[in-house]
Amino acid sequence: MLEETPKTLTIGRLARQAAVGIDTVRFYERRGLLPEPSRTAAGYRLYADDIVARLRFIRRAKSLGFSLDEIGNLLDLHDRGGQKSAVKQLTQRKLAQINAKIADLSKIRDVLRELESECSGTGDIDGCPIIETLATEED
Amino acid sequence: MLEETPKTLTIGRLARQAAVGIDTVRFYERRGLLPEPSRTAAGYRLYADDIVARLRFIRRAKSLGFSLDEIGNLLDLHDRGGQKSAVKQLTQRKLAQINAKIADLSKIRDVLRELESECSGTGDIDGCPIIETLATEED
DNA sequence: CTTGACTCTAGACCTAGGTCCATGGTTTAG
DNA sequence: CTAAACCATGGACCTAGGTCTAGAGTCAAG
Repeated sequence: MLEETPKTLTIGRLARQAAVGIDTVRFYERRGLLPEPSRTAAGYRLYADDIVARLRFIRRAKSLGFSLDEIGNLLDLHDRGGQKSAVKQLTQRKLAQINAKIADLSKIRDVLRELESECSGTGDIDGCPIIETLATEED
Repeated sequence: MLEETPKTLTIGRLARQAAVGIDTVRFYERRGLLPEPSRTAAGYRLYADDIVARLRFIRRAKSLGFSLDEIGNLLDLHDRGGQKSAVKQLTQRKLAQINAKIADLSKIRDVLRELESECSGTGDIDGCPIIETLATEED
């Protein structure tokens, strides 16, 4: 039991397998999202295969709108055997943020739609309701 | 006719009236969103009252999601007597971008909702569906 | 043995939209 | 007259998430 995962990946191969840039791997390491890897005699980083999953996790969480700091929290919880409830909480907080963002954008969309529909689209710019409205409207 | 608008505003008063920072005014000037103002003998910037509306326009357009470059385009159209159709086009393009953004966020929201509902929120993190899904899922 | 691909480091650079700083001149209220 | 408040400039700094560079060492194929 407890056999060590073989470390066979150089940074370039790891980066290719996880579809990120080499610099990004080093950047994540500096940010504390990836553990400091072991090194060859010449100082080359050497990774175990399971780091690929960790990188993919980061990529996926990022695409869901988590910041690197938040991803760091999630990874810490994972590494240090946290509680599911903490993960769920982070997820819910992010969900709330995303809902708020959608609501904001929807309001903006409504305003733009109205401006657009008020603009004839012909003639020169004097009296263009889009320009006028934006220039005169209060806060 | 053709009386000059009196120039009575120093940069600080302009900034207060438009509710932006002094540095922001100078920054917009560098970015070409505000014309170079006349100066007093001592080199102080001196603005006509109508620049307040221009600054408010910038603020409002920004709050609707236009970038400073786009706002620059809008202002150029205004200043050089462009066509309404050009303004309308910019508005429509922005509307499309915002719709796309809302669609993206909605997809993200759906994924997060699903992850959230799959997580019992109790127990330790092993087998947490949020972590697991994010770690294993393909692109 | 040499060439090309790979890796190392520290630190500069990028976008966007500002914000802050140091240093020094100007104006205004009391 | 003097202190507070204002203004000028150029350039550094900030967030977020990387990306790129220079200069040097290493490794694998032919």
